[in-house]
This record gives sequence, C-alpha cells and structure tokens, in this order.
Amino acid sequence: MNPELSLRRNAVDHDPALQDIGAQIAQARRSAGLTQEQVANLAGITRPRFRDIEKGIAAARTSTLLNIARAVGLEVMLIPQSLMPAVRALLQQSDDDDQPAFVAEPDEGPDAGMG
Amino acid sequence: MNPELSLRRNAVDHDPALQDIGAQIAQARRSAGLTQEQVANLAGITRPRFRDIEKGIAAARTSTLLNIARAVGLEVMLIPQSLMPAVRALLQQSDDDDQPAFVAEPDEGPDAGMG
DNA sequence: TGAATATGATCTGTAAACGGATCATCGCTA
DNA sequence: TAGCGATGATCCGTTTACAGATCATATTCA
Repeated sequence: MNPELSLRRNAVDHDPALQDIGAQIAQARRSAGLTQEQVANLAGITRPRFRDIEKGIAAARTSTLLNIARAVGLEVMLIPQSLMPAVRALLQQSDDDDQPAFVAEPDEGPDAGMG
Repeated sequence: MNPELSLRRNAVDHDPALQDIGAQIAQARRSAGLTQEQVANLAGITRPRFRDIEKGIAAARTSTLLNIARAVGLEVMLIPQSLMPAVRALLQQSDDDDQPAFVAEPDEGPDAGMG
C-alpha cells in the first residue's frame, strides 16, 4: 500500500543521471553519423535495448556501456571528483574549437540569415 | 568445439575492462579508507555483490556503477576518445603531485638515503 | 502517392545483476 | 590461545537487462 512511500524503484522512476548519460550517447551517435541500429549492432545488443538505454529508461550493464561508448567514439573513465572541474574545462575547450562561431548554411540565400 | 573460436561469453570469460574498472574502484576505496561493506551500503547494494564488481566478476548496472563511483570519490565520465591522452595526462599529473619525489622514511638515519 | 529508412513502443522468454543469508579464511590484537 | 573485523565465497529467490519479434509513426524521396 501507499506506493508513494515505497522505496521500490518503479519503471516510471527514471534516474536523471541515466538520462544524462543517454543524452551524451545520443549526441555522440549523431555526431558520428550512426543510426541506433548501427550502434546497437556494434555494441552487441538489439535496437530496442539500445533505445531504452539512450532514453535513460534502462540501466545498461557496465560491459554494455563500455561497448556502446566505444561504438560512438567515447570512452568510460573514472575521474576523481576533485579533478572534475579540470576535465570539464578540457571538454569545454575542445567543444569550442570544434565549431566556428557561426555555421555555414548549405542551401539558403545570402539574405536568409540573421534577419 | 574449439572454444577459442566461440563467440559466446562464458561466466569464466572475465572482461579485462571490467577488471580494470574494478581495480580502479578498489584503489579509490582504499585511498578513501573505506571497507567493502561501507561502500556497498553507500551504493545501496550488498557486500557480496560489491565484491563481485570490484573483482571484475560481475558487470554492475550503470546506475550501480554511478553510486559506487561516487561512494569512493570518483565520477563516471564519457570522454571523447580523441581527448583521452589529455585527460590521462591530467590524471597522471595530479598523481605525481600526490606524492613528493621521494618519500620521507620514518625510521632511518640521516645518512641512509642516496648512498 | 507509395517505398524506404529511422525511430518509438510493446510483447514473451532467458540470462544475469540484484538481495539476503550463511560459512570460511586471513590478519590483527588482547 | 581466543576474539574480532575485513574479505572470499556459495547458496536461493527476485528483479531486470537482455534477445527476438512485431507493429506504429514520422520523414524523406522517387
């Protein structure tokens, strides 16, 4: 009774940390130009399962997470909490050089932008 | 037959990447001065289960891995493979700072060193 | 229009990560 | 020697990440 008081994790109770990891995987997958099915095959799981993981619905096993990360060009690393700011700065910095300040649009007239 | 040719993952076939993660967790746990039981409680699992994970025998769920990492002062991060050398350099550097170039020995005379 | 592709979603079974209990072994200290 | 804490290890039952199949919903393109 009183399911609100239960400590049990329901299927609806999605961990935000899992969703965050799923979002990072999804972004890396799109950056790599891969479909869900391709990554699922590379990681040795099925597409429905990979979808659940990308959505943060399911908590993949560590071995599966390693395979997925590598398939999309990422690596799972355990970082001391004290070094997280430095690592974040490193990631942020490389993100900044990745993209120029404004992106060249392939198919719009010269007066289409920034109206 | 020819078990070497089989693609199947047996229970005996322990993934070295899992063992590596387990070793990192064990080292961080000892650095934090925590017992297996303490970390297991902090992570919300039982001690036998945590032992399996630390040994690399079992592949913890991602949610469990996150809880364990935080319990021992670590964080799970997804790093682009291209940035791994930089991150490794960062970890190596802070490891070097942790320990002075030579360790003061508690019980040796002044003429004992660098003979 | 329709075909092809990518993604969302649900179903039935199975394998493995979980809880909980139990016992053994090792190292340390009184 | 006995006692205690930490770790190694195995048992059974439950939960859930998995496989595999199926159907629906865009979206794109001929």
